Amino acid sequence: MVKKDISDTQIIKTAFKILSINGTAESLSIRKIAAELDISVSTFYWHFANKQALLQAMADDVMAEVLIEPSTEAWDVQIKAIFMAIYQTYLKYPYAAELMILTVPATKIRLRLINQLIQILLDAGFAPDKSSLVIESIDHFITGLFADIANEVRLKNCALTSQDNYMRELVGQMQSIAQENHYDAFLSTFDQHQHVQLASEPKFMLGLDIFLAGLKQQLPHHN
Amino acid sequence: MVKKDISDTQIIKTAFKILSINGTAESLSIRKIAAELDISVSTFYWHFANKQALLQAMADDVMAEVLIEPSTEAWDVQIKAIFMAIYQTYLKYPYAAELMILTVPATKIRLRLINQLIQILLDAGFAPDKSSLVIESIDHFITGLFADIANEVRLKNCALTSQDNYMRELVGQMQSIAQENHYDAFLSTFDQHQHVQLASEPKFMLGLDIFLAGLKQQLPHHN
DNA sequence: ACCTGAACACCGTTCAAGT
DNA sequence: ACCTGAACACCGTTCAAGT
Repeated sequence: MVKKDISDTQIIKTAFKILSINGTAESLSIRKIAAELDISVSTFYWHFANKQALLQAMADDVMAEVLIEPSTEAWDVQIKAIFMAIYQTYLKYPYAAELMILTVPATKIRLRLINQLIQILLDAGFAPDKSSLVIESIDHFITGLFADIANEVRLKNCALTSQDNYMRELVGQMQSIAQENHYDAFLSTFDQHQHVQLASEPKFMLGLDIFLAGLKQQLPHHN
Repeated sequence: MVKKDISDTQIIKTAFKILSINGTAESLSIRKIAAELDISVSTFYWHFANKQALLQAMADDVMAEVLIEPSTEAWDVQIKAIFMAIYQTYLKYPYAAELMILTVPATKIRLRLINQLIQILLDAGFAPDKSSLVIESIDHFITGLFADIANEVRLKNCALTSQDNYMRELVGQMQSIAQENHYDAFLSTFDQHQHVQLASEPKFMLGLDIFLAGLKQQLPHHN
């Protein structure tokens, strides 16, 4: 009927709001956004081509927050700093990793970041193909890590729906199966795995450090 | 009405069939399985508690195919061999990685595998907490890699629906944005990235080797 | 023990129609 | 240029009822 002056930004903002409430990206729906903004579902489609387009815009917004200062440090220090900045942003927005998995880096902001990372490795003397493979590898690692964390957070937080109760039972099952079969190596790490959940920073740092150490070692042989 | 003698195994088999046709896990629905088997949707729920339970069973079936022989080799050779076996299985079933992301390793088969990996690191002299973190890291890496590959395969294969056309456009956008902004480092790796797609084995091996090299280096300082 | 139909509460997307 | 209602073609899950 009347113009409601809904902007793209408003839709994105509402989407983030919904996402931050129940954590996981699958809980975000166009219909919920429409209800929250008190607009018709079809109005959404005037502002965005489809749901994917919205996710792209959201992913871009998240990555825009990653701050990177130019640096003259060694290549591995630079790489580490950038991924730590990405890590910090992912920590702030628990759904960020999921958003990256669901989207494609087809925006200026995200491509600049990738370009920057590859450039650092090129400057360090790595071959082009190797450089991009390495960046992809770290990206896979960090995305996988956060997908895992997001999953675990989902398991802990919501014991509400029957679905999530089922998932909680599964975690209980893990322990009892491990005990029955004497999977002692697994059990020795299980308890702590249950408690140090949110201290994921050492987890991330460790993996990143190991990878960079291995990479450093490879350099003299390949340029 | 009449008994149709539908077994759990039959449902799983049909689910795999549907999954292998259109690749991605989101295309799998209980309603499609029911239609294919010519049973009522509600019949499914007599055989499985819910969709998650089906996915758990499927994930377990996939991992059951990972063959691991006992070995007396060095720890890093053993670890590599196991992850290569996992890699081979994931290659065979393109939806396997997605299945692992969506499920929890709450079964005898999957827990045994994790236990085995941790045990190898414990025997090598790593501390329990570090051992499990390392295994998780590699797991994140491999899962992330395959999620990425699955995504790319999806982009290439299906140019059918409007959704996928939109995604294809995005890939085109990546290139033009990179060109406009002179993201040369990115561009230098883009072309080859487009062609050597399915040769992901070197990609995987490289990442794994780098990680293991870094890990090896850390050992003397930490036990 | 095994299967069904009908219903409930959701989705994303399209499109002719309104102002 | 911006918004709507109604429809289409999907989902997962439940439950009383059938054999």
